Amino acid sequence: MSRRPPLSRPRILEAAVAFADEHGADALTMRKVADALGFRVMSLYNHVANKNEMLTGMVDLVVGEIEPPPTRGSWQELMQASAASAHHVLLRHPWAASEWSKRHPGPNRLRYMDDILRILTEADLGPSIVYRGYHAITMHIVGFTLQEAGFEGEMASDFEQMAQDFLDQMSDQLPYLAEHVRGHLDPCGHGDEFAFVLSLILDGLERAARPRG
Amino acid sequence: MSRRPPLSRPRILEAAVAFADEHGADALTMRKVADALGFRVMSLYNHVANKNEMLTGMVDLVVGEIEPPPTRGSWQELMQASAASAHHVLLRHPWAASEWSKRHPGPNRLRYMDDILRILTEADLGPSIVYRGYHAITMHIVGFTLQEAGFEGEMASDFEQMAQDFLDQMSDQLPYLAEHVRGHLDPCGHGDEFAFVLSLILDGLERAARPRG
DNA sequence: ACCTGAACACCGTTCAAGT
DNA sequence: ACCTGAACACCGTTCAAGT
Repeated sequence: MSRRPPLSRPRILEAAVAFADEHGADALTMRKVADALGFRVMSLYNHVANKNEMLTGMVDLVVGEIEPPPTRGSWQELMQASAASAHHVLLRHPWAASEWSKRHPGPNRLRYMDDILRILTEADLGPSIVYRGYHAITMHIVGFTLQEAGFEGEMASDFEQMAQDFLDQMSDQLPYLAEHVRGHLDPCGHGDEFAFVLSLILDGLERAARPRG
Repeated sequence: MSRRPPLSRPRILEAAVAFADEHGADALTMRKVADALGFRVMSLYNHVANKNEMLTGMVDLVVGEIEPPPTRGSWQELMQASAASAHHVLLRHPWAASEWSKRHPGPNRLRYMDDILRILTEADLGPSIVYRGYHAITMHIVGFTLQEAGFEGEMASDFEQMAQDFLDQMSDQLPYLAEHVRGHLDPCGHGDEFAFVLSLILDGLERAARPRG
């Protein structure tokens, strides 16, 4: 707990990410970040333009944690591996999926985008499938994690209680939803849903590019 | 422009949605909503618990605009129609996709969830595919629109300029990304990407449920 | 060059007072 | 029952002053 190593942009972003990880993005405040570092608010502005730019930097820092894709394997394997790493990173930083789509890409994200596009291009799927596939895949990675994070953030411990109340009151009016909620309460899981849905997309792209694959 | 019809919860939510549509969710303020209605801030609190609860109500109001699924057609057709309506609604309210995943479902959203699950259940895909398919589909609808909204919000008019600058500076370091950006600049579009990716998911679900379909 | 105190315009929300 | 003024604790950010 050594207080006051010197202030710097990386140290600020690091502390801000840690704070958001623990307390959520809504609670993130310039003053709180400064407190966590042992400085006063205004000191931050010597290294960061403003809160918005700080958040952009935070997202790019998080993107930097994603493992680069492996060098060997089928294009689906490369993509699954890269997506799994991105998924893990975004689950570690539950606020980041929501910010991802709101901000300009920084250097790490540009690098990441290029990696994904390289895999697709070298898979020889044709320019149109590469173009659309890229959007489908990034949408899945961010969108799916966003849904998971929102789900866990909101509910977590009291989900079971809420679900029970819902089942008691609404089962007859919304029977299909009731059945789905029972699925969520089922302790034996449904396997890796993230990878499952991604495989639907990847297989679909492969089939669209090479109908007689 | 008749000022001051009486205040009420629906009128507040309506005004708040209109304000967020025009100025974005970040600019939304209790004081601004009150101003737009011709009242003072504190009057709002007689009809809404607080800003958070107001936002939850706003999302549910928007979900209420989604058309119920048609009554006839293949399950894929029903799903495509329902998803297209949801997509249009979320594009009309670009802030809503981002809030969707952060808030508890209200009555309209519970109804909507039940509709989606009914389509899947009656398609006879089996409980496991229904469960996972539901998550895949809602993830697509919200996630894809979120990406579109973020894209248009951030850039819009100056996107072409930014893209040109990027191409001039970075083409050699990030060649695959550069090619993708050229695709975005291409005036002849790439068709309905939203429906294309959804069809990948729907076909994949069908195939997973009935391998010899 | 980096840190900071004081100040400004703005938040969401509470409470007590009006009608 | 519904509206509101004053007040509180908190924001992000500017500016001028310190070292």
